[in-house]
Amino acid sequence: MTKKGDKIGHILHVTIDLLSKEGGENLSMRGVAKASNISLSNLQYYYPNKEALLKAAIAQYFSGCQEAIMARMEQSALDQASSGSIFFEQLLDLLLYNAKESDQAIMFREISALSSRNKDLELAIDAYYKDYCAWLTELIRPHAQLPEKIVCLLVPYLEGYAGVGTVLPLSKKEVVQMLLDIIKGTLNPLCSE
Amino acid sequence: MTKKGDKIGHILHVTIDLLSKEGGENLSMRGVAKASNISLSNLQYYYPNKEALLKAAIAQYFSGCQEAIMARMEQSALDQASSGSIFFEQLLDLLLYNAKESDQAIMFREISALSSRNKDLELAIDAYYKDYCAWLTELIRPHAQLPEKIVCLLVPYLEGYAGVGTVLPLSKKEVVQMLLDIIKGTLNPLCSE
DNA sequence: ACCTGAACACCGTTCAAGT
DNA sequence: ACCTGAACACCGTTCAAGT
Repeated sequence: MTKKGDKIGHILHVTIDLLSKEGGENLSMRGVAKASNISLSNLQYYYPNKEALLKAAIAQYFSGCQEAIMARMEQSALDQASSGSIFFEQLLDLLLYNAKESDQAIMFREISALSSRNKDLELAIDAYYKDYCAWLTELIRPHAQLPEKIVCLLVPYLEGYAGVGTVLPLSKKEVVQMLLDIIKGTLNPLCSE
Repeated sequence: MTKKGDKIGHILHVTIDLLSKEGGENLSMRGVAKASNISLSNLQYYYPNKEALLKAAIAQYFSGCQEAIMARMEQSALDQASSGSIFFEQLLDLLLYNAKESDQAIMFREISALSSRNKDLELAIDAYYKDYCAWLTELIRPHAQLPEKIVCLLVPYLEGYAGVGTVLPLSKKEVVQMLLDIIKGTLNPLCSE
């Protein structure tokens, strides 16, 4: 019953693995087919071209990321922390760690580069990011008065930090503290703005 | 005398052009050679492989970016604006505009994806970013008390904004205002921290 | 030092053909 | 519906050879 799903799942798993190991540039249909133990033509039956394969793999990857974050969130009992300070400290630690995790950082760079070449892929990725922003906004809402603003600060920042974080004049710890100060000081005023 | 330099300059110019038009994935040595009106083998004489060509093209591109920012800075008479508020307003406008300029955003995505595949390229790019951070720090120093912190905020943020800016729940104008508030409120306290 | 073309093993995609 | 191999035009790189 789920045999077809399993096969496709396996293909996508292999694709993501190769994508993070060798990059989109070096990923080949033949390589994916070989690593999946199927023929090139068979792979092309499921994904008629490289773009279709990449699109499906990226979709799979994004949903995997959301699940991973959810899981770690529950694990660290983030929801229960009612105090705003502790909540954001944990969240930043989690998101920044996530951003620097080698595989993930590489994947996002590959994905964003691929999307800049491909309108279709870009739209799909934009949709995933919008989902992510909405999800993060609701996660933050109970702990802050301006969750949209905080999301607008954090999402681009973390995205950029994954790329240039290592060259900044401040350490990661100092950066986290700075972000916390910003969230506390500017974006979460006790009185209305 | 400068004939060799001219030829190399032309090759790099053509490479950057093709890179931004077709992406690193679709850039070919043969394509660059053809567009440069030289033979493939001749191109390989100057750049023995694709990596060497890309590395040189990216170096050329980065220095071009610095020059462009400098030029626009002088043009907008940014240095003379002694008032901190006006200075940062102009700077953010300039940097955010720069970041969303289609060609540049695409180039940076290509570059960062290429660098994640190539340790050599990554080191070169890190060096350019460090330069950029140092340069921006000194530019900001006369107008703020914690220039390093502001750079640590702005550089990753602008980098990330180029990728995900369009999916955020706030408009670009609101984002600029938020950044200005942060700079004024948290990072540039009148009294010592 | 500068430039050339032929040849190598690879690639994505197409296609006609099998079950 | 699922799977196959041959063939197409392309690619990066190597190499022996010319000026």
